Amino acid sequence: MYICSMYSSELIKGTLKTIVLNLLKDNQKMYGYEISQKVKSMTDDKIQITEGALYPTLHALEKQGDVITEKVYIGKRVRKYYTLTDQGKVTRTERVNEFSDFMKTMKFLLDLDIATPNV
Amino acid sequence: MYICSMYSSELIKGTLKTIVLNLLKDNQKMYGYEISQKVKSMTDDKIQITEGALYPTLHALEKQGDVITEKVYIGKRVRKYYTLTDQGKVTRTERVNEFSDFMKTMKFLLDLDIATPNV
DNA sequence: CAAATATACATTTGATTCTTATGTATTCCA
DNA sequence: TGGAATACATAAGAATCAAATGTATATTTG
Repeated sequence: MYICSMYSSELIKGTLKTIVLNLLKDNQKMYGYEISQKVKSMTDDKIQITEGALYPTLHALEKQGDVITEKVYIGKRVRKYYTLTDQGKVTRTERVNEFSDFMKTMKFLLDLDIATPNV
Repeated sequence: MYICSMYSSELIKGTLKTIVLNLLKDNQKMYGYEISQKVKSMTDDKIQITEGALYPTLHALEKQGDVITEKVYIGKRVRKYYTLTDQGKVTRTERVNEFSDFMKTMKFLLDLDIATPNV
């Protein structure tokens, strides 16, 4: 699987955990490959998560207690399902809010906003 | 100068060049310290660019031909002014458009958008 | 007027996060 | 039956940033 994003890779940096956490909130239980395909289809191939980025991210989320895993065998092939913990739900909200706020700041900084009237 | 951003540092990654290029477009000619202060004040201290990030970024922009520099002495103290080249203006537009598009994609991905009616 | 703070440049080290590449194995389909 | 898709994983290297450190001048304030 050879993957590359249409965006300068730098932009994606720092948003991967947020994306994963948010998908897990909406879909309750997902496995790695499913997450990568979901992001790809939802963004019209604009964001394509590499495996080298995704799996370490998932492992990190598990290590820090934001997700728990469950192995399921489909025939002889294993799938590792990820589910948000209560802590993960909190982290998700924090991350999404932070990103949302960051976008507002950047919009202003890059003149992408129409001036809002004061008072 | 001790600096830290209120955002997870990862989020800023990849946006620094865009921010600098855009400021130079609006202000024509700026020096490093001025840029860091401008970003700080424009974002209500939310984004504070560290020197260890800013100066290498400015040097990189110069190396790749997006800015030219000019040294000015204020008394005995030197200031290095940065100005966008024609190429830098193109780069700025590309970067800002790319970021703008990325924000739209992320907004959709993070459910920050109200569903738009089809047709 | 001395000390602290602000101005102004710069580099080095280390952390983090990603891409690229590689590895293993199963399943499906043409 | 052989390539593509599914499904996991890790290692090496690149890029970008924060933190720390260094040098020096100018201004402010007690």
